[in-house]
Amino acid sequence: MKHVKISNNVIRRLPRYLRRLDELAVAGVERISSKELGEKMRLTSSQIRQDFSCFGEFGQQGYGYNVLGLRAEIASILGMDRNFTMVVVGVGNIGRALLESFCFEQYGFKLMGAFDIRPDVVGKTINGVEILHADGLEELIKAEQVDAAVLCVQKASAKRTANSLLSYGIKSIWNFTNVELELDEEDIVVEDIHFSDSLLSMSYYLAESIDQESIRAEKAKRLNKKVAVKKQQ
Amino acid sequence: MKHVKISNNVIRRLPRYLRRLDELAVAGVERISSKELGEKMRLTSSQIRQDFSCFGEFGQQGYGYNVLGLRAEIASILGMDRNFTMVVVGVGNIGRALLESFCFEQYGFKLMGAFDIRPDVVGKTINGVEILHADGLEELIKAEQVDAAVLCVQKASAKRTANSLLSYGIKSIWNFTNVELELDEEDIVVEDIHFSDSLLSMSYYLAESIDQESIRAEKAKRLNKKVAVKKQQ
DNA sequence: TAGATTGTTAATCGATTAACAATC
DNA sequence: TAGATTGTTAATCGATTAACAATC
Repeated sequence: MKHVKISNNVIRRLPRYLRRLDELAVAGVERISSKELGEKMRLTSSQIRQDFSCFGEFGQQGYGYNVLGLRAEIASILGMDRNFTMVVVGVGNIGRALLESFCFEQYGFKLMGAFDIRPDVVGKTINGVEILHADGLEELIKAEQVDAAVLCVQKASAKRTANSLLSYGIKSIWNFTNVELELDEEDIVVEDIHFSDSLLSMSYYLAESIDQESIRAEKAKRLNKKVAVKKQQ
Repeated sequence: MKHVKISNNVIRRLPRYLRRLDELAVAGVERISSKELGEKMRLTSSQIRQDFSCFGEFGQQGYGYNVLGLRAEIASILGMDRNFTMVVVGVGNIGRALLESFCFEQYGFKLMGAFDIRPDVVGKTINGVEILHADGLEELIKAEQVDAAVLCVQKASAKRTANSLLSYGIKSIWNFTNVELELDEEDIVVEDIHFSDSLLSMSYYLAESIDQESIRAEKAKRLNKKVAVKKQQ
């Protein structure tokens, strides 16, 4: 597969396609055209065909795409069949929530362990996973060549912990700490989940939506007045 | 303020600017140029000046930007001073984690209540917030004109709950359910936090990074062989 | 075969970067 | 004043959309 550099925008759409195709599969749909899929996802059919064509030819003229086949291709592109391994580092509120309800396996990640340093947490078991002391992180990561870490420690120790993880050989960090990690290493993959950034973007659009609504209301009011005046005449 | 339509890319960068300016303020930095800020954030100075100029003239030639002043402008653009109100709907693992550790007030959102329907959850108090029965949602939202809801219910009830919230007058949904809501209403603001999408994007880049690493290793190996052969000659 | 729909090339649109006059 | 740095216009780059020949 000759990979010209794929744009980030395309990559970010792939998981959405996957989700949609899963829904279609559950609903028993066997094939779908780029036109139909585009209507469902509010994308143009052109964009969908362009996106897929970055990776190969998954469709068939006059027919469209086979739902299960396409789903499998995308899953493979995303690396879901690579048996990546992962550890959870920091079992506070968010770490615990992920352990309790996030299905790592479903996305191709095998959970190898969860770690913390607080005595009231270490030793407990959550959803079948025993919380170990972080002293054991280095050994596990090196022994099992763990690929990725979910970073859920407190802000204050985020950068330090991240750098330790790198030095143990972790290749990728899923970062829930709301800290910009700024790591020295070049080829480390960091994926941030910044709750606050998401909320603030929403806040902007909410403010805009309210402003536009009141502009509309204002216009309608003035229009009504005019109508009223006309009626009086 | 004459708002030409601001692109989504710009909006998504604003919270990052805010975070960075907060860090600078804490570090006691008073002024910063677009050049310096750009280096810190890995953006071009051009882009930074373009971004800000969408909203007004916040800098001063020959000087740069005042950190606190710029911070305040961005906070205001994001609507952080609008006293938005919010409810948490669904207090499972993720809802609880947010109640326990997410600082809504810091981002300008006032938490008006948390709701669930499960008898083992309703009546409990988390971080000073009493969990109420969802039967009370309609009354509270209408009485207090609540602006936004954090949607943390289970997948199966996500769409139904979202539609109820809309019918009660909610204007915005922060969606943690990992379901594409597809609401009928036009002017509702939805902001998704899709953990799985984020993880799968990371998975793609991790796979790519591993592949590239092994290509590099392969090349180095072949090079070494050549060198060894030369040395033998 | 006729109709449908792909994969791909070309055209358009929008976002980023570069350049520079204005000015603090 | 001289140096620095903005805000903005123009140039470039990249992403999306449109069009269409290929083909199932």
